[in-house]
Amino acid sequence: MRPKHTTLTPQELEIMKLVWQRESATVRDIYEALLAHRKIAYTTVMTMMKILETKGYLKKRRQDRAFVYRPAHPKNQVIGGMIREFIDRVFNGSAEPLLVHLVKARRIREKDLQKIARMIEEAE
Amino acid sequence: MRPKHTTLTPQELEIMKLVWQRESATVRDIYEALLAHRKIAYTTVMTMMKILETKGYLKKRRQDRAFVYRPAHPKNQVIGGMIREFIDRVFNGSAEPLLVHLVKARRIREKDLQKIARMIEEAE
DNA sequence: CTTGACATACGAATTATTTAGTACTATAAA
DNA sequence: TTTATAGTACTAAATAATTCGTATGTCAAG
Repeated sequence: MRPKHTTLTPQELEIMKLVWQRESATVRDIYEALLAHRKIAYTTVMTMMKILETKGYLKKRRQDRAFVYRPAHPKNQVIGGMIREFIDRVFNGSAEPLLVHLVKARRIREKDLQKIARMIEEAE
Repeated sequence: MRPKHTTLTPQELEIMKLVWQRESATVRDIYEALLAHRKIAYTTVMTMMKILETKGYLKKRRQDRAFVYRPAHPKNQVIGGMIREFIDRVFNGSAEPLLVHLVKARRIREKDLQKIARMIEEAE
């Protein structure tokens, strides 16, 4: 069976976004980036990154004294999993209602929709 | 300021879906519906529905001995809030990347995209 | 009237998530 | 060599989410 597909919690995601941006990062890098937005302790970040490692989202390598972390999976893949989980949970697995919602609520304009439709056409 | 926009937790959502389906429901109604899928205690359902009431998602009225619950807000509105929260959290607020993802991952086919594009055109 | 069925109220245990403190180690500067 | 610094390991507290037990009340059947 599949590894139970744990999806990223909000704080985990926040950190993963920063690591993906950087391609690789130390605890200190992420700590400083987070600190720019809110009060947080260094060890908190360390704990989270350790959790992300045990969950299989990050890989670490020691470099000098500190660990350097890298994403274990590409962003697209992980985000894709989160979208799938959301659609399962909220729409019982079908994506159309989500799309309809996006458009009706003007979160996406008709123009963009067609732009993407064209994009797909051309890609095929 | 706005009421802090608490979004529905997974279990809360599961219950709300059932209430929306029914338009109104007792704890027993929901308990039985949930029980069909998994083991759960009557009082667990009661607690959850009480929470949903204090959070403002359900309204209750006593009818005979039991409470009858009704949705306090239409499904579309609440689901809309969840979508917004998801897009904020995962895509920093912009919906386009989500759409692109849906299409690239074939969660939505080009045909449906255009169907919806037409739908919008006609509606305007 | 007593009892069983069914409801709510209240309290609390369990698990998941988030946060951070303290102890210890190694390097580099003084 | 002593000491300050920057790192990890380990532990645990705080909060949020989920679950359910026990006490209690009310109604209806016997």
